[in-house]
Amino acid sequence: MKEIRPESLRTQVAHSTMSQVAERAGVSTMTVSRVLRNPSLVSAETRSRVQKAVEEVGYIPNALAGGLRLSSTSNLVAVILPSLDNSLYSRTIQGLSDALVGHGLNLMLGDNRYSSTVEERLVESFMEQRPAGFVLHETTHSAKTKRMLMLARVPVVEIGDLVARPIDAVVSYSNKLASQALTMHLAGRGYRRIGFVSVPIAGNRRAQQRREGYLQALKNSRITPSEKLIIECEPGFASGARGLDLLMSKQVKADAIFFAGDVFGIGALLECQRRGLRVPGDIALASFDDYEISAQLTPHLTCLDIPRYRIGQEAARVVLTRCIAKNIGRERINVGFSVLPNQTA
Amino acid sequence: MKEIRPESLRTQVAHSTMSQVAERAGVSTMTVSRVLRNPSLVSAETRSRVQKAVEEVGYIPNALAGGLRLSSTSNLVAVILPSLDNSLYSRTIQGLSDALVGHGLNLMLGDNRYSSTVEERLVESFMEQRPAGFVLHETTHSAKTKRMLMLARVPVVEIGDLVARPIDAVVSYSNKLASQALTMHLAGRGYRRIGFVSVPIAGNRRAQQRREGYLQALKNSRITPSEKLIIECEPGFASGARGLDLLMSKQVKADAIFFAGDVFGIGALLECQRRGLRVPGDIALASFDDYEISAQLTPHLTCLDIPRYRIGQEAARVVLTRCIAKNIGRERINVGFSVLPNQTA
DNA sequence: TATCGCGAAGTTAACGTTAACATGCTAATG
DNA sequence: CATTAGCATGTTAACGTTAACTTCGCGATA
Repeated sequence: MKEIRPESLRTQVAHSTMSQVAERAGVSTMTVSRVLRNPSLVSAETRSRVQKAVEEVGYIPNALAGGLRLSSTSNLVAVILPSLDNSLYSRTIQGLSDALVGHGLNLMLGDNRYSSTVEERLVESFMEQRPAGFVLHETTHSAKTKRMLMLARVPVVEIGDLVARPIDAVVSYSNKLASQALTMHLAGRGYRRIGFVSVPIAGNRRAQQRREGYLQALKNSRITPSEKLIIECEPGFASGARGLDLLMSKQVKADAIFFAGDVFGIGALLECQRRGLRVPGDIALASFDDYEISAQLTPHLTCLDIPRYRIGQEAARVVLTRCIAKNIGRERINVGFSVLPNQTA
Repeated sequence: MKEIRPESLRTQVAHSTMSQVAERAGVSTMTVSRVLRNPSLVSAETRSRVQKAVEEVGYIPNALAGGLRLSSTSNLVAVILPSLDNSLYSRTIQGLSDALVGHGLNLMLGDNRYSSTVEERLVESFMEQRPAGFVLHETTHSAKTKRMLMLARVPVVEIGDLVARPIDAVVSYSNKLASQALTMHLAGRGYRRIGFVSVPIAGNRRAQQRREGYLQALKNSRITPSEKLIIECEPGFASGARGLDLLMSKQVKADAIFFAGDVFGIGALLECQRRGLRVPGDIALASFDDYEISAQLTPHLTCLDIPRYRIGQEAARVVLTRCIAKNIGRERINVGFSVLPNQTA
């Protein structure tokens, strides 16, 4: 785990420099630079000679030198997710990447393992590269993280929840309202003993918001919440089965369950299949995210459709906007959500 | 889609420099540099004064300047995958990231959309950042891509297939042998009409290798291959169902199907559930990758277990090794695979 | 006492690039 | 024919950092 110092990292890198190109083309480095960045300033004849030389030596500009000289940012956008290994986040990364590549920006990626301490280290490490912007899935940050981000005057887009006071910009949906809407949907179908399964809410703002939305919906529907109907499970498929088991027990007897964590819903649905339970006959199921796979299952899960890809796209757009225009004050973009009812529930 | 030129990207970045820290601490920049990189060379008293100043102004080193001065690489490892939105690749990225962060290296990520032309552009774009290494999932590259990578003398790890002659290093498993092993497994169970479903093999080396392995296994088992049993489908769940449909038709009548594409197997299994087909009673199913969800399905799919996470870890290790030691000649690391038979098939 | 060694600092120059300014040339203008 | 405008190119210096060298002072050694 010893940190490798740059000097030991140095491989005998064999990149050619601009002056090598210049020499070969019989011009100054400035002319080479112009050919690459502002070709119209160079005569056609010289231009093609330089281009030939560039090809021949396989010259690739050094972004470290260029970025330094311009005392500008690198062409990197730093993205920090809770985990890299989750298809929800993958959709968002794809959206980001697709929207950024066309503008010459690349992705720098890391995961904070759901910890704001790790996030802090990562922001600092990323900041050394002077990225053009930050995209953070987490919405709670350490004081130092916030300070670093504000001091750097770099575009920051938060995407995990539609927070009221973002550091800079936020592109997301309201976890609370989404959760509330789905719960209302169940209540509207006549269910009264609606269970709620989420990941542990301690230190997890998104999970908290979702629980609040659930409770608000119960209140709106004049249903008294029951502690027994609200449980927390560790992430993973197995937890869906476990949640189902706990909430359908004799003492609790939920008639519907809202799974507010990653793959809980699928896990529960599959458990129903194994047990031969009818959905929604024996138990109604709803879940937070629209999984591609959910559409393949019978019966379909009632679920929330969150535009994960679009969140990435919009976040990229906001970063780009802020790179060009100087700061434009806080920006809050609500991408919304929709409830995808299954045919039967 | 207009490329944003660096000058327009420049936000009024407000990073403090080393000389600001130096001034505040009443020392030269060199002393600040020493405190940060080689603290033992500075007296305890001066050191703490400098550290205080660093804290106060929120100084974060400029990796562009540092990297330039050392004419070394950045602390980035470039990773190019076929697609960002695929949980298979996510596992590998997670493995890479976990193994790299402890060494101060970060991930730069992009997808080539399964195209070597896009890959070429991406390698060039990434190369401008002078990354410490490249990790490429693709194993076929354009001539220019290869040239750029060799010229740069940068560690390159290919991870998509255990190619015989890697550009530099390769960490993978043999798609052909894995495919062969799984087909042999089916043949060993007495199946004779084994269907094979993959993504289109044109221009896709991995798919080609898998088909070859399948054919080799048939040969070994003295089964005559049938054109009708070999089909290509576009990626996605739905293709699993479609493959199943085609191969179980009257004219073809497969008794087992090997799905060699991403999520085909799951799609097919779910289709069986919908149709009420018994697996493996009515049809035996096998698939290439072991998805977490696969373990939740009844019956389980017979599948290949590919150590995706470990591929990431090992690739990171190889990059690190090559950063420290000077080149060590080609390296081929076979992470292997295993066949996970389902209980019944 | 002169010299040496060593720790703790500072000074200089360079990494590769590019903005800003300077130069030299040609063609158009009065 | 002198002047000027404008194009094509070159020169200089700077971006922020750090390796290599230099300087300074102090205690140990001969």
